[in-house]
Amino acid sequence: MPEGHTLHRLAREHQRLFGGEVVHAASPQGRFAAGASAIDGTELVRAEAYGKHLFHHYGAPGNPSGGGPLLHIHLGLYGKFTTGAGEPPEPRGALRLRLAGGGHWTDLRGPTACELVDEDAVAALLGRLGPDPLHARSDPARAFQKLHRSRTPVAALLMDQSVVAGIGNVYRAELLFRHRLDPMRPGRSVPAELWDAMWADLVTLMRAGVRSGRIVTVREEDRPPGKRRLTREEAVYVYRRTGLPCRVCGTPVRTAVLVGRNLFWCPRCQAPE
DNA sequence: TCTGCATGAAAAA
DNA sequence: TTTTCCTGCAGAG
Repeated sequence: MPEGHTLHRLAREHQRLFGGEVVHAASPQGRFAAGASAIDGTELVRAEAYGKHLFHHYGAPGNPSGGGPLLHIHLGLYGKFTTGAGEPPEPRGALRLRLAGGGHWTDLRGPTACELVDEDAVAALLGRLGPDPLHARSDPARAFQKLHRSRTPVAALLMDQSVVAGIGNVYRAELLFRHRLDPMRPGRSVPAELWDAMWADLVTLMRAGVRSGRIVTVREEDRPPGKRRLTREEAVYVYRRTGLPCRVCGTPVRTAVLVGRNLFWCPRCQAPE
């Protein structure tokens, strides 16, 4: 679930449900007990996301300038928020953090990071991130500078959060397919015009992901006719479709491990030049 | 019921 | 390059 669109969607949801509310915070599991205790009784001033990182700015009740605890969350591979209205269910299992306020609650389980940080740590963290397609002021040229200087395969560079922040394994594979790009092509061989087109495409795809809460990359013309709700498999071109026919040319989709992650591509549509 | 895998990334080696 | 974190789910049995 968690690529950049998921975190931006969560930031919006948390802002909408808890922004301006005094929250009750607890860590039933105990692993974030001190942090939850610091947050408990403060007001959520702002929730925001950068790449795959989520931040909550808290402050004293009624003080819109914040200055209170700063919460940093990274979901990693398994992390998940479950949200609801009214009375929250009895805490079960490993519940890292429960927030409640304004008639809503949200539970966080299995995150890689759930910690209180200071402004310096946030600045350092953000300094390591490349431009985020979901931020309006992000500069794709910054990412291109990195691509342009590297012999590393473009498929590896796209997963590097210091090149582009927020891309994960699904968007990576799908973006390469949509631009008919050989995953092993060196970053430096990607022309500027192609990168501009890929960036624009990413912005569109990820914004749609924020709205819908899922990743859909298959164009209308490549979808099964007369079908409304796409299954997960039908929503993508190549991701996890190993051995299945390419939606465009019918060639079986291939898979290989690249920098520790499964990569999926069509050997014909994305053939080396 | 059991097993392996997964949309991530840091740390260890 | 491998291990670790530590959860949920699909598919096998």
